[in-house]
Amino acid sequence: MDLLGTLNDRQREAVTTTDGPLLVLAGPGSGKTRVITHRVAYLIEQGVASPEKIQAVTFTNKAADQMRDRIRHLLEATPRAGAEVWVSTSHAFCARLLRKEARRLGLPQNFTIFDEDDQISAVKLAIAQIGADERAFTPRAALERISGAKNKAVTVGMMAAQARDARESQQAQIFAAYEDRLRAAKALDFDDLLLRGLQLLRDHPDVRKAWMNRFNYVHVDEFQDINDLQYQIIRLLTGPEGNLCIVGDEDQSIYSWRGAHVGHILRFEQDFPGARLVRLEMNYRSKQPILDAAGAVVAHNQMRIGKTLQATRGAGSPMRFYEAQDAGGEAEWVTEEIARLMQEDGSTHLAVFYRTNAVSRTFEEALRRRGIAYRLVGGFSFYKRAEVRDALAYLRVARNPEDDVALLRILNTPPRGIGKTTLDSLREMAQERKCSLWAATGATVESGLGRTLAPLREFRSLVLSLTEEFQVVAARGEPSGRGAPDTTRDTVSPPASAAFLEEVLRRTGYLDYLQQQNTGESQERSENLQELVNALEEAEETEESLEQFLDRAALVSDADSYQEQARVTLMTIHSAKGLEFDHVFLAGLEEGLFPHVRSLKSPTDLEEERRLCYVGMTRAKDTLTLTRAVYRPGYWNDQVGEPKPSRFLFEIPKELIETVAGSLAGAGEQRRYVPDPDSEARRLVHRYPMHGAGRRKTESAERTSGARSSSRRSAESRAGAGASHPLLGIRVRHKTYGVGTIIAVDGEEDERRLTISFLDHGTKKLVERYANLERV
DNA sequence: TTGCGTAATGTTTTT
DNA sequence: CATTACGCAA
Repeated sequence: MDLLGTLNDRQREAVTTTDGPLLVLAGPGSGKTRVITHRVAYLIEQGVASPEKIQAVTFTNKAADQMRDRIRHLLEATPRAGAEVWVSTSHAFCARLLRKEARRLGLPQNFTIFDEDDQISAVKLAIAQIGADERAFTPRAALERISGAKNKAVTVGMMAAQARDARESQQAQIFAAYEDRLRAAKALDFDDLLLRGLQLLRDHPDVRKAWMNRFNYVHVDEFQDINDLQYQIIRLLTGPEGNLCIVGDEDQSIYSWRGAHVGHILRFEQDFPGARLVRLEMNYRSKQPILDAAGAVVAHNQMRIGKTLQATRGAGSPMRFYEAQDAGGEAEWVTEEIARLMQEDGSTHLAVFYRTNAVSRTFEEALRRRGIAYRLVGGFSFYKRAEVRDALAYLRVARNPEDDVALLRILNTPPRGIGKTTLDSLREMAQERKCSLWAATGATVESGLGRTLAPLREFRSLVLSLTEEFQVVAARGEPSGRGAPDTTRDTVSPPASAAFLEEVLRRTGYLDYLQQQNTGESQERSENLQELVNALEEAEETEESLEQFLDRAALVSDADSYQEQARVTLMTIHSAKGLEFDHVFLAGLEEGLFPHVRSLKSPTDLEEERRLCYVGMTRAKDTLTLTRAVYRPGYWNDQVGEPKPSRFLFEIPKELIETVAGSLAGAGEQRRYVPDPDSEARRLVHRYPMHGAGRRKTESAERTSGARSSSRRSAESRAGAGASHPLLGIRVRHKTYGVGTIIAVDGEEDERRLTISFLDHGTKKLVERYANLERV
């Protein structure tokens, strides 16, 4: 394969500069991953280095997988070569390193890795253990301090020595107790992986030497998001020749809260004298207006090197802005747009980005109502919902009752008289005999001792019969030869595994349990379960077995499981890093949400939010749409005060963004809103009394298109500043713009200007005297 | 053991 | 505000 032919001059320069330190400053969409993959392939193809001598560090597992695939693809002639290159995150790399060298550090060779849940419970235990005032230390905050310390290589002893008051020394004690906990559990947390990895390389020169020689060429992607520990590890791995290639972009540094800082980029040329610098400023991804707007936003930052991106894909349509009354309205509008775009182009890829995971829920609901399949990265997807997981747990137990995790989940769900006491004794027995909970259940029932055994015995026979039945269903495998013609298929019993799930839900009493609760939520849960049954039916139509379905369902819960074939993707901006989509919706552009409340007070944090905005915007290839909701339920309403549009909206030059028809306000326009008097938002009225109590109903495009549940109520009362003005909400016709709604009135008499939201031409500000309007 | 009610508590981003 | 945690009564 011609490795260099497809590259531009700069990229080629980076790829062919094989020896010595190399710094590639690469803007979004400038092909930095391309540079790394091609460089690796080039090194191999030219015989400069053999595959196993090359290492590449990425930020996420997802990125690592992708990079490995691409390298393999570039080296198709020699298929094995790509696989032998070490591509991993620094955490994964350290884990691998530590597994091999555990003995040197006195670590158990089969240590486990604590995830965040484990960490939190360890901290809770630690706090309890030292008898600290439980209110003074929230587990989360304490963990943050611990993690912060570890990332600065601060030890327990150091923290204790540095403590200046009782509180700080208690914090150090918690840290100590936490470390004890981890040691007892033979566990390392995420930070330990790096810390211990660094320790290993730093304190054991022979080990360092071995690994340094192991790799001749080291590559680091997303260098701006590397923290001190990671940087030092990389330095230690780099041999005296300094064959280190780093690729980064200071404008995309969005992990300073995890200890990353741009300083490493700036320092690179000092640490590695003679480093070559290559800048990539050609953008192959986005249309020019998107780049200009993103650039304009980030230009408000003080701390940056600065660059201008040139779009190779040329001009495009300006960005769009839509302001909805509430989060539901925002999601519905976006969903309609998504539906439209998907219909226009059957292969287009779309994404909705937001600052916090909590925002995703509204979008999930809207998309599901509309019947649009989506993929949610991180957060709570459909498959993470309690009832869905319960149902899947039943299937898993039916397949294999030794699956402790699944068994634990359903043991007393729905409640069947197996409580804490019983569970504790089962656990104890399982631990003693080193057997599964299922085995312990069997032994307990057989022993025949104890009076509370009846529920357990019943549970056991239930599971036994389920496992038997599962065998039958699984044996059937694919749909057996259909004797009946297709016309009867609808009326014939549903496919076997779907039917099996339905039966499981019925026999275990799960459905009854939900139904007798008879609340809106239990209703919704039943519906989710029905949806699961449907999914199973569909799976069966594609000849997927129940086993395969279970495996697939398990994979879905993996946060790294972003798949390119998904047409619609929901994710936080953080996880969007490195990805690109044809159409991007950036939602929740509200002061307090994005930028987030917790960063409003610090200029440094604010700049990071701005970079985050930059990252989000530059993911878009063809169109970029920014949206916001005036009212969004959530705590920040209380803290931030009057809902205001995100400052980022004001930082985009007006000519680059146009307001969509039906939007309540224009981009970069700020209005005061009367909160919904009929809703729970009433309390806001006391807090922010509006001038004039008069409110009147206004129409909006959203409403005309049939406002649905979530936005109907609030649509009744939306109004702008000076809500008392009689002209507000009046529908008018304009000669060229068509029908619109008056949403704001400024000035008096002859100078009176009307802001009108037109159905097809967005929001315009017109002088009433000249506009020649006609009342509809 | 269950289930209800109230109280507390957390409210960013991720390996 | 929304979810969770916990304590108490049945």
